[in-house]
Amino acid sequence: MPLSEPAPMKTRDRILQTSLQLFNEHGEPRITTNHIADELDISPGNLYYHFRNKDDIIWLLFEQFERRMDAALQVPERRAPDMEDMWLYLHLVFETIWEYRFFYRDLDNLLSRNKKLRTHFRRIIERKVTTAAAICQGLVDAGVMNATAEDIAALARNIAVVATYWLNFQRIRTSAATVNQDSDHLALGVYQVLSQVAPFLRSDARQLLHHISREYLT
Amino acid sequence: MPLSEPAPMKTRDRILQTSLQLFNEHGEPRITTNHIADELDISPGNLYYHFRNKDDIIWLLFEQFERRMDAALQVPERRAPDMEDMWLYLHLVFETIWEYRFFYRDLDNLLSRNKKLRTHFRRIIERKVTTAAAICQGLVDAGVMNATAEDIAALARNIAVVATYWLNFQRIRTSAATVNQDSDHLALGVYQVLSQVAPFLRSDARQLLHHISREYLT
DNA sequence: GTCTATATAGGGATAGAC
DNA sequence: GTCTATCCCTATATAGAC
Repeated sequence: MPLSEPAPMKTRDRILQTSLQLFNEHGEPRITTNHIADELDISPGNLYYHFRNKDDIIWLLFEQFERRMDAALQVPERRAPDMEDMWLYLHLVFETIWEYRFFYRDLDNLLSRNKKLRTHFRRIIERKVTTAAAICQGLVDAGVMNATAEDIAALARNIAVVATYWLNFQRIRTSAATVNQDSDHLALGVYQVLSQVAPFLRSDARQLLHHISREYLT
Repeated sequence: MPLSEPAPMKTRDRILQTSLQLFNEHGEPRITTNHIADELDISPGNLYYHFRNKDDIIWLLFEQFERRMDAALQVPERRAPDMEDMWLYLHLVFETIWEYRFFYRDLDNLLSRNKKLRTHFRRIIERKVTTAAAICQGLVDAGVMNATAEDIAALARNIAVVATYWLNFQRIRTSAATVNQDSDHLALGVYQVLSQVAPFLRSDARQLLHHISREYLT
């Protein structure tokens, strides 16, 4: 294989890539297998040579997403994270959601017609909640945060809700055109999540967070 | 018309009622006009005598929902609400969402195929945000709450996100069977929203909120 | 107002040639 | 691996009789 040209992408991978792009842009329910084939200038028959059915494509995209999200939710273990760690960490989570945002747009539909998807997605949600709780507990142990166990439990659930649905929320509020300026929306989501944590922080940590927000927002 | 028997419901109203019930239970995309007609033991043709199309049914249900939600979002003007007011107020919002929950399950789908729906729903969301901000500002003015304008802005957005998506979130987490114990889920949603406000409250108001939560949860 | 019958359209998926 | 042709099914919606 000549090194001068990059190897052309295999059809199977092109189908996955294009499906993801179309799903994200228009929503999965409105993209048919024919649309995908059209966009790629291949025949529907060819598409079905590579994939059993539409759900098969969706499942493979989900596996990509799951690997990415599992990696993103990896907690840095060595030490209690500082505010900047938290910001970057959350931003990674939001980026992952953004890249596979079509799952979030039609969650109910997708999960109710595919049991395996449902089980796996639920695991991701639970992991969001427990990871958020673990980080908060770490901050408490490090003396940076002041919260009871009950506070942390409720806070972790709310963090997960906002992290999960922020992009949907913004999508409703802003016109479709505006939504496509990615980075702003992600940063604002990170800000929203961290502003839930802020009131529990010790004064100096809260100041630092305030400072970081100003830096990263616009 | 004899008073001894209640007037039988008009077919048109029965269609609306049954549609709402089926949409809520199974999700709007999976309920066809034929399903609705079947459930009512009428013919599809009859259904189309009463409604131009499926979107027409959905729009009329939305109008009901909008009236209910507009009423629920009415702020009690006379005085700064106490914690129990807040609890009951929020519970009313959650009850309204619960009764028309199918809209929330497939929001993206519904809003992107119907512009009028999109405009009106967006108005409701904006109203949620501004109402939440107004109430918080009222609490600050009354000396019950301690928060900057920036705090309130972020808090109001987060309140709206949790109020909007809490039921969806719980639906993913718990098995379908569990979800149908209405009241628990609503109360927990109210709790989640108010726990966002709690850390900004003066100590005595926070205690009161804590107390009320214990009373209403389970 | 209600029914039966049917038109229309589109999406998912397969068969078989190349 | 890829294409063409086609089948099947389901959903929306209408026509016309009663």
